[in-house]
Amino acid sequence: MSRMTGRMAAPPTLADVAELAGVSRQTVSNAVNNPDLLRADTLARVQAAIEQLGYQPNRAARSLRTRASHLIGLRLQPVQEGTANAMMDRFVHSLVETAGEAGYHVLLFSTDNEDPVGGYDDLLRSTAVDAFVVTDTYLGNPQIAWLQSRRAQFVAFGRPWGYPDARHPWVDIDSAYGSELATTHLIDKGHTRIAWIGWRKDSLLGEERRSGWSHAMRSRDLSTTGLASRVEDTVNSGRMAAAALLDEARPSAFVCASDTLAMGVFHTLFERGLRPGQDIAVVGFDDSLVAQTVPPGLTSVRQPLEEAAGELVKALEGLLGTPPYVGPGVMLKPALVVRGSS
Amino acid sequence: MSRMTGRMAAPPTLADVAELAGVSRQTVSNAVNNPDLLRADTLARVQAAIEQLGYQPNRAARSLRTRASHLIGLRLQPVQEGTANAMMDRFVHSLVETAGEAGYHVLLFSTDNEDPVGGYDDLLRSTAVDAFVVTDTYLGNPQIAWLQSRRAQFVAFGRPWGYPDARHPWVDIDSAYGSELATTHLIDKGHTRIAWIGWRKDSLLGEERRSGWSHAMRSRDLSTTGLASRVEDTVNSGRMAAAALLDEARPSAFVCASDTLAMGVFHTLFERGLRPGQDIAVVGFDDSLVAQTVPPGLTSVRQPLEEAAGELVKALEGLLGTPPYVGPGVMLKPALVVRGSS
DNA sequence: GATATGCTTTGGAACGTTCAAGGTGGACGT
DNA sequence: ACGTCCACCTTGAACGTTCCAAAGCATATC
Repeated sequence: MSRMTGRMAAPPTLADVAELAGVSRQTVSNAVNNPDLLRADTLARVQAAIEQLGYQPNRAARSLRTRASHLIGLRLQPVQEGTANAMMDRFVHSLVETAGEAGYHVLLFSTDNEDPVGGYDDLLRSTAVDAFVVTDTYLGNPQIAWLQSRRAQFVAFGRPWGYPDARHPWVDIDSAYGSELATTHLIDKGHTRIAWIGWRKDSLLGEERRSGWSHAMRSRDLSTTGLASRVEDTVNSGRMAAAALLDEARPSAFVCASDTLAMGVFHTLFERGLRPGQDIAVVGFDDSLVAQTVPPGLTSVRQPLEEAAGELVKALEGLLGTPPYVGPGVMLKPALVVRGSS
Repeated sequence: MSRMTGRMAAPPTLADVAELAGVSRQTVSNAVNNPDLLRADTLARVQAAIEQLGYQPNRAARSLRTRASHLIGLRLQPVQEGTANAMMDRFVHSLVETAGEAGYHVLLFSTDNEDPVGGYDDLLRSTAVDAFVVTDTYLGNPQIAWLQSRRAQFVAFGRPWGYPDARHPWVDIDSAYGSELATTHLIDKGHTRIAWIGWRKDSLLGEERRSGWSHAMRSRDLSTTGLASRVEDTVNSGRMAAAALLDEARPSAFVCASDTLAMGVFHTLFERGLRPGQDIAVVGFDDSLVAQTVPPGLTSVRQPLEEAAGELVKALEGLLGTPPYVGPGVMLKPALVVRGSS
C-alpha cells in the first residue's frame, strides 16, 4: 500500500513498525526507550524493522504523553548595532551544539519591550518548552522573579544578582578575574599608569570588572586616582573617555570593560596619530570578532562561552532529571588573548 | 480541587475551560480557532473563562492532531572565528521576530560535518518542524537536493545556484549591484585605479560580486587589468593580497568581497603607516559590527537582512498555507553605508 | 505435578486537541 | 400545520505515543 498523500509521504508510526516486526506497539516503544527490557533476538528484529522503515518517534505524540518537549527556550536579545557585542553568537552556537548532544533543541523567541515576559508566558502556558535558558540576569530584571513565581524551570547564564536565596542553577564567569588578568599583563609589560574605562555604576557586572583592575593595581602599589572612567557601552563614549583620560591623567595603557569601549580608545588613538600597541596599550573584554580582526589585533579577555554552555546543559539535565537535581552555581575563569594592541 | 503536583501546577485544559463556561470542549476549541462560529454571548462567556484560567492550547496535542508544529528549523552554521562574518546574527534575529509575528517559532540545530543532512533528517522524520529555512545555498550543497528528494518544505535565503528548475521559494540579495554601488561611489570620489579583492573562482557568489566591480569600472572606461585578486576569505589572505596589489598595481582604493578581506587591507595599511580613508580608500561587504566600530569606520555594503527575513516568512506562509502557494524568487537590493574609510 | 519466580510481552487507557458527523431549536415559507 | 433551512452547539473518534496493570511462558522449587 502506497502511503503517498498530496504533499509528502506520511512518516511511519509505531504501529507500522510493530506490524512489520510482528510484535505489539508497546514492544517497539520499549525497543526505542528501554532496549534492556527486550530479549536480544526480538530487539534485533524490531530494530531491523525500525531501520527498514526509517522510523522515528513522532515528537508531538511523545510530548503529549510524557509532558516533555525536549525543547529549551532561549530569548534572543536585540542586536546592538554599532557595538562589538556579537558574543552571543558564540554562546548560542555552543548551546545548540551541547544541547543537541543531550537530546534537546533550542527554541528561539523574542519579546517586545512592553511585555518583557510575554514570550516566556506563551511558551510556558502552551507547554512548548521544558525549560528556559536566561542570559540577562542583571539586577532588577523582572524575568527571573517572574519565572520563579510561575515555578518555571530555568537555568541562568549569569549570577542571580540580588537574589541571594535563588534556587535555580546558574553558571557565570569571574570577570573580575578577567580584568585582573588584563591589568596584570599590562603591569608585567612595564606599564604603571593604567586607565580603566568601564560601565556606569548601576551595572553590577561593570563594578565587578572594575574591581579586578583596581585590585591588580593596588596589589602592585600603583595609584588608580584619576585613572577610571565610567560611561555607556558605546564606541563614542569610549572614544571620549579615552580622550579625556589621555589629556588629564596621561596613562600609557587602557583596560576596558568591553571590546566596544576598547574600539572607542582605538578611535581616539587613530585621531591623534597614536598607534595601539606601540604608543599606547589597549585591552578589551569579550574577544569579539572585532578584537580578532582589527589591526594590529586587540588583546582581549575571552570568556569560556563553550564551557559555560556545557555547564548550563549539564545543569539542565539535572534540573529536568528524575529526581531533579540542582547543583551549586558554577563560576568559570576567563583567559587573556594577547594580540598586537599590548 | 487543587491541581498542585510536585513541581508545577498542571496547566488548564480545554475541558477545564469548557466546564467553567458551561459548554462543550469543541465550543471552546472553536472560540479559539474559529470565533465566528459562536454566538456573541457564548463567545464572550468562553473568552472570560479562558481569561480566568489563563488557558492556552497545549502545543503538543494541537500538533499531534493538526500535523503542524508551527516550528521552523534553522541550521546554525559554525561561527568562523577570526572573520568579521557575524552577519547571521542580524538575520537570525529578524527571522525570529517576523516568524514570531506570523505564529511560528524558530528551532535551531546544527549538523556535524560527517553527516550534513543528519539534523534535517531527524527533525523531518520526527515531524518536529513544518519547514526549514536554508541559508547556505552554494553550488553543490547536498542539503538542497536532499530536502527536495525528501519532499521537505523549505525556503532558501540565496538563489538556487545550479538548480534552474528549483520549485522552492527563495530570497536573495543582488550583490553584484552592491559591489557596483561600492565601486561607483569610489569612482565618484575621484578614484581611477580601484582594486578588487574577492573570493576564489569556485564561489559563484564571489564571481557575482566581482562582476559588479568590473562592470562599474568598464562602464566608466577604467582599466581593471592587474587590479583583481582572488583569495580565501580570511583576514590574512586579504592582508597579503592588498600588499601585493599595492606593490604591483598601485591602486588608490580597494573594493572587497567581505569585511573580513577589507580588514586584511586595513592590516596592510597599518603596517605601512597608511591611513584608510586618507591615503587609501577601502570598501567592505556585509556592514558587520567590525565595519561599524573600527576607526575610522569601514564603508561597507549593507544587505537588507531584515527585509530578507520578512520575505522569507511571507514565502513560508504561502508554502504552508492551504492551498500552498509558491511565488517567484525575490531579489533585494543592498545599500552602501559610507564611513571614514572612503 | 503443582506452585512460585523472573523475564518478556501485551492490551487497554490516557495525554489534549481537532475533525467529522450529528443533534437541537427557532425562523421561515407554503 | 408541516417541512425546510439555518445557526449554533455537542458527541464520539482519531492523531501517535507511553503508562499501567496484567498475561504468557519458561524455568526453578518444593
